[in-house]
Amino acid sequence: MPPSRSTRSTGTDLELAILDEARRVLLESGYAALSTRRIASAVGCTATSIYLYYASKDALIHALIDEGFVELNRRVLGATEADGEPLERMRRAAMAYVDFAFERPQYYEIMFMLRADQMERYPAEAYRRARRPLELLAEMTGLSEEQALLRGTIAWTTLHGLVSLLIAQRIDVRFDRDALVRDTVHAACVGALAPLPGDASPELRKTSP
Amino acid sequence: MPPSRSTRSTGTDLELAILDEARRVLLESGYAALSTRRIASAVGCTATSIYLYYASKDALIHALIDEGFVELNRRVLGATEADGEPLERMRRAAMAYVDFAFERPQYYEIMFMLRADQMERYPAEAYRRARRPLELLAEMTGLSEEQALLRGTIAWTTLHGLVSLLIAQRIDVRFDRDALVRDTVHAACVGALAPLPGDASPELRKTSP
DNA sequence: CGTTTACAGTTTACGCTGTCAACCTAGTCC
DNA sequence: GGACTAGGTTGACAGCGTAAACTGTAAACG
Repeated sequence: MPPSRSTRSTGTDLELAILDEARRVLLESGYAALSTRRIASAVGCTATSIYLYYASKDALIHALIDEGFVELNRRVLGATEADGEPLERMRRAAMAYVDFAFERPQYYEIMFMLRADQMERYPAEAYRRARRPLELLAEMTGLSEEQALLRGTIAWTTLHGLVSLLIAQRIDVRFDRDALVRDTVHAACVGALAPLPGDASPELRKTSP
Repeated sequence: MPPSRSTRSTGTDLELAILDEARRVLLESGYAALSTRRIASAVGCTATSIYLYYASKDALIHALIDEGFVELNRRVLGATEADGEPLERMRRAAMAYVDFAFERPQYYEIMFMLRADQMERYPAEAYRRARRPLELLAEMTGLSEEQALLRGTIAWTTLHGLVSLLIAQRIDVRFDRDALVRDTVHAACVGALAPLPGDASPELRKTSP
C-alpha cells in the first residue's frame, strides 16, 4: 500500500520530493552522506521507489550536477555581461567561477571532483553544456579558435587546481586565502591572454621549426 | 587456526603481504576496487586480520600514500639536481611532478584527489613531508620565503589542476595532450618566477599603497 | 457492468562494504 | 603443568546499491 498523502511533502510528486531531499542532504551533509535509503526514509518512501524515477543513484546525482551547471553558467555568463577591458572581463569571469566553487563546494565537488568511474556515465550532451564556462573563457582571449581553447583550458586548469585544493583543504592554512585566490586568478587570466613569452604558439611550432 | 605457511607469500610477515596486495590492487584495479575482504582473500587471511596491523582501512591507504610521496619526492628532487637556469630547473621539477601523476595515476589519486574526510585523519607529520615538492618549487623562485611559498603554491595549484583534470578525463579529448601539458608547465613556471606584471607583491601591497 | 491493464508503490533478497566483540589455538615462560 | 600471549579466526552488525517479485489502486475498455 502506498503511504498516505500526508507523509509526503508534495503529495503525488514523489520525484520532486526525492530530488529536493537529495539536494538538501548534499548541501547540508555533503556527497558522502548521500544514500538512497537515507533519502527514501526522509521522504517517506522506500529506497527502491527512487528507481521509479531515476535509473540509478548516479542518475539522481547527475540531476544535481545539472543544477550545478545551470547556476555556474548563469554566474559566469552574468559576470561577462558588463563590458570593459578583456583582462578585466576575464578576471570577473574567473572570479565568478571560483566564487561559485567556494559558495557551493558541495556542488563543485560532484561536478568536478568525483571519481572518474562515477562521471563516466554522465551523458555526453550534458557534458558539452558543462564546458560552456570554459568556452566563455576561451572566447575572451580573442585568439584563433584552437589557440583560444588551449589558452582557456590552461586558465581553467589553474582555477580548478586552486579551488579543488582549497575545497579539499590541502593548502597551507597559514596562507592569506584571499590573496592566494586573487593572485592565482590574476596569473591565470594574464597567462591566458598574453602569448607565452618568447615562444611560438603550439600549432605553429609544428610547421615552422 | 592460522593458514598454513604455503598459502601466504612472505610466511609470517602477514603485514607485508597485506601491504603488497593492497598496492597490487591499487595499481591494477584502482582505488575503487580496494576492499579489505578482497585483499584478505588474495592474501589468504580474513578481513579482520588486517586490523591486527592497520587501525583502519584508511591507515592502510595512508601507508600507500606514504609510498607515493616517497617516490614523488625522489623524482622531483632528482629532477632539480642537475644545474641550469632557474626556469629550466623549475621546468624539470614541474615535469617530474606531472610525469609522476601520469605514470602513477592511482597513487596520485589517493594522494591528492581523495575525499577530504578520508584524508582528514592523515597524520599532520606526514602531511608536512607531503608538501616537500611544493617547498622545492618555492625555493627555486629565489624570492623571500613568504613570497616564494605563495608563488610556489600558485604553480602547484596549476600543475594539480592540469593533472587532476586529465586523470579524471574531464579535458576535451581533441587536444594535443602533450602540447597542453608542455604549455601549462611552461606557464606555471614562468608565472612563478616572474613577478606579477605591473603589480607589487601581495605583502608589499598592504604596507605600500 | 465486469474485466483487463497499467501505474506506483512495496517487500524481500542478494552481495557487497568497514568494523567490532568474542573466541580459539599454538607457542613460550615460570 | 598451568598461565599468558601473539596471531589469528568466526560471527555479527549496520549500512550500501539495486534487482525481482508482489500488491493495491485507478483508469480504460468491451
